[in-house]
Amino acid sequence: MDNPAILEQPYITITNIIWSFDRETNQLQVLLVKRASNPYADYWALPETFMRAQESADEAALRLVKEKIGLTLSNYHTEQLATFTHNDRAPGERALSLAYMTFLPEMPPLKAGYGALDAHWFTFSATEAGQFSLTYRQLHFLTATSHSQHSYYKHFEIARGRDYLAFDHDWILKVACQRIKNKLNYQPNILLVLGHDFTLKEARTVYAAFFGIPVKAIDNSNFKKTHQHLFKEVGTTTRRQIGRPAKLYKLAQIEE
Amino acid sequence: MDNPAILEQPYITITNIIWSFDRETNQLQVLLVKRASNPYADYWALPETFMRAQESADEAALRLVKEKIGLTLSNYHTEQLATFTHNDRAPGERALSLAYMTFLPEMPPLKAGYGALDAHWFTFSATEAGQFSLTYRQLHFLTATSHSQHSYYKHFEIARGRDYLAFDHDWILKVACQRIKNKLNYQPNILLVLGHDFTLKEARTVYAAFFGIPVKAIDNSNFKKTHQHLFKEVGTTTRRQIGRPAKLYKLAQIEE
DNA sequence: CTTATTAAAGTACTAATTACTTATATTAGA
DNA sequence: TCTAATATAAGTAATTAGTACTTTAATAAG
Repeated sequence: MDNPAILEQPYITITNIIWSFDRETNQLQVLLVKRASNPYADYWALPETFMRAQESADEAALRLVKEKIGLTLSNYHTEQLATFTHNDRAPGERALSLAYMTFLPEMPPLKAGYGALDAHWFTFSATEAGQFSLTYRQLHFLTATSHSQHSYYKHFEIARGRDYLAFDHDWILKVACQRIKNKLNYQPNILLVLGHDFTLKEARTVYAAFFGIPVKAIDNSNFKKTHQHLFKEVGTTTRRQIGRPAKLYKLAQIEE
Repeated sequence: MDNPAILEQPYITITNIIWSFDRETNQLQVLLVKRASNPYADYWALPETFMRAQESADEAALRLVKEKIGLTLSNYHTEQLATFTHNDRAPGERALSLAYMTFLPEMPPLKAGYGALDAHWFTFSATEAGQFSLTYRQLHFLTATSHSQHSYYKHFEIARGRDYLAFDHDWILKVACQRIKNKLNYQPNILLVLGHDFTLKEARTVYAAFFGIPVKAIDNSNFKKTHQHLFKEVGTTTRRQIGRPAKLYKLAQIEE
């Protein structure tokens, strides 16, 4: 094998797209951190870390999750997305990025962690054309002016196409979207953001988010017929709410 | 970002699964090299190289192709497969492997290249269960014994499950098979081994190889109906052969 | 007990897939 | 040149899967 002196050994970065689901708003969430240092200081970015000597990339990706949300979670699923290697993807340095995705079964509070000024869940929404946006709502309570006793939402919007995200992270997210959409009909691991089991409506909500259409646009009965082979009935929801209780399903995991 | 001293910077290896198609035997081919040095000296392996400072991984993968087959080819397609990072995948050292696949439109003669004692095209065949084997036929002409003026085939067979391939290359190949099979119904780039255009029968031959079934088991008429949206008619074959001439198709490339 | 609500279950229609048959374009040989 | 053999295109009927829509069932609230 050719073994040239490797003059500039690149940084090996693990980038993890951490997905979750907000059960109050029924919206998909992506974890972003505000970078503390250069390059791209103050930019929102996907969580990243350097790989350590004794760990595999998968372990490093999980370490990122633990760092941001603590060790309380036991139930998560991580899979590899792709590796990004273009030599101009980081300014002034050579950095490979091994990108992963983690699907969290809940939406825990966040810690900024090392190298980050801030960390937040951003609401993910896609358009029918395959574009997406990430929005972070910060609630502000005003004091005694015209908006007194009201609240308003301050929106930070990160749209693909503008370079609001650090590095090539908008591109990485686009690849992630495409991968998830492609797998929706044979291995919809994204549904793990719903936890161990889920109702068909919850599943349709996630699907609709990626197609950029309202949940209503996916018929429940037909969705069941076409996706039943992917799901396994595990009971009925015990949530006390108006209307007939929904059945619960889990993923009938397909081996890769 | 946390930046611990990276004590043991791992080797960054590019591994390329180079596919082609033998038009004489109508069989899929995979390029393997016999390793010259440790680890795994004398073992058959997928072609590998170290990434260089100024190139991206994609470029390194293409460099491997050029090294094995020369610069004569202009028409090839390379895509990323996955990255393999387990810390025990190479004995006594830490080596990441960024795995790629290249689909060559012909089956050119090979050069061993740096670090290799030998290089050969191995015939790929899969079973219905998803297993596969790689076989290399070396033609021997005997001299004046009982087999005089006859030839026989000496088979070197590399079966998955036995560790005949270096490193985790049998596993990498298994991942490759699965990926190709998954994409067969929406982005069958593997058909690029057939060149710019191909007949439906040739396409069915490639599909059949991955399903481990005979070509006859795939009905031409039905195959056309179900895959027509992936292909674009580009004319009729000019090859002089018995029977009605087949139409030629090319891939109607779907953007990823 | 009734109504509103939610989701499951069913139904009729349409599109896609499958198994099979027929038609067509070519070469080889009488 | 005519016929047989061959290879592939093209067509057909039956089945299966997918879609739009309707009905039934289970629950909470009043």
